[in-house]
Amino acid sequence: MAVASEKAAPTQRQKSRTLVLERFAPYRLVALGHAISGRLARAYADENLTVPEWRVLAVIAQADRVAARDVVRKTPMDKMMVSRAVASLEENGFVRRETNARDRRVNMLSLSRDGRALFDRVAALALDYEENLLAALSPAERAAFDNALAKLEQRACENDA
Amino acid sequence: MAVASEKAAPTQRQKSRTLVLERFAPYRLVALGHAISGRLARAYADENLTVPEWRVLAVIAQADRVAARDVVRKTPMDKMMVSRAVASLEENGFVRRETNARDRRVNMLSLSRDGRALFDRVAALALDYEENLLAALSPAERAAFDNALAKLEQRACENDA
DNA sequence: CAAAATTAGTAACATATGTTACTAATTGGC
DNA sequence: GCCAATTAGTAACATATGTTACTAATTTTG
Repeated sequence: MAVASEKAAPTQRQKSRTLVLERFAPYRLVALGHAISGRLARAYADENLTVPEWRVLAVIAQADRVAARDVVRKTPMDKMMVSRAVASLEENGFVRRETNARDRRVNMLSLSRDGRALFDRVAALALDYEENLLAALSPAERAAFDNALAKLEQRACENDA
Repeated sequence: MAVASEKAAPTQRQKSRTLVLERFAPYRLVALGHAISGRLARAYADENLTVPEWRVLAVIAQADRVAARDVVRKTPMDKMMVSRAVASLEENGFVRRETNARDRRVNMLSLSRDGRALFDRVAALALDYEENLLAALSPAERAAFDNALAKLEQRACENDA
């Protein structure tokens, strides 16, 4: 098996079958996500928005009118989380909820005027942050990153089965 | 400012200054991280390991002997989280903890024989998973991804200030 | 078309994570 | 050397998230 000495290859070659956190892709992704998420959260902390609330707001904003269960499908949140976020958003007057006439189990969601304004405000901050972050990459790097991300997203879904 | 009409460019050109979750990099990163993390968690759920415990285990494994506070520095966990994870790992006989003689505030951590065995088992699964995930990328894509990740990590740290 | 199975949503509980405030140990200023 | 400031770690509390089990509405199936 030629395991030999730990530092066999001079330039730290070898597809090291040794787990080192800083080189372990899943860990790096999660850690980066965590850092970014925390930073972004500050952007909407001033608005008293939690992460799930912000996500729900964003999904409604881009769909205009959407069933709560579809928010669940489109995001990495379970239905309880969505339920809570919607309840809070409604309570604060940002979201309107009406039961669908065809199927009275489902809640149809839409933004109030305030909700739309809130979304616009936070979205502006979020886009600024994204821009600032991605400024670390050249256009080519950015494209490559985007491409890789897309493939990994797909892969991650696939073996969800 | 030439904001013009929302759909000015025909082919959906424009660095669309509209926030759409699926195209919003921070969101994509977090969502992907979440999916991956969940999947990996299954790998060590059989071993009754939580995520923080697994991270602590991994850090100790690669350092051999390390102060608890350094685990905090090297991971996206706060000291309370580390404290709890260590307590649990110790209780289960995977980690040994001794107070440093020089500075009796700090806890020095190391793996027991069982802890090392546990790490080896889980690390093997984790590496398998990583391999499977990254198989979605060609070597070139993988390198590009790695590069982008590194730059983003740095960027995310920087504007932490 | 009635009983069984499924679905959307929520309440009530269990667990996990974040926050604040404390103790003990050490370091730095003077 | 001694007192203020800092640091490592934890306990106790607050909040957030996950889980289970329920209700009501709908769909399926025989």
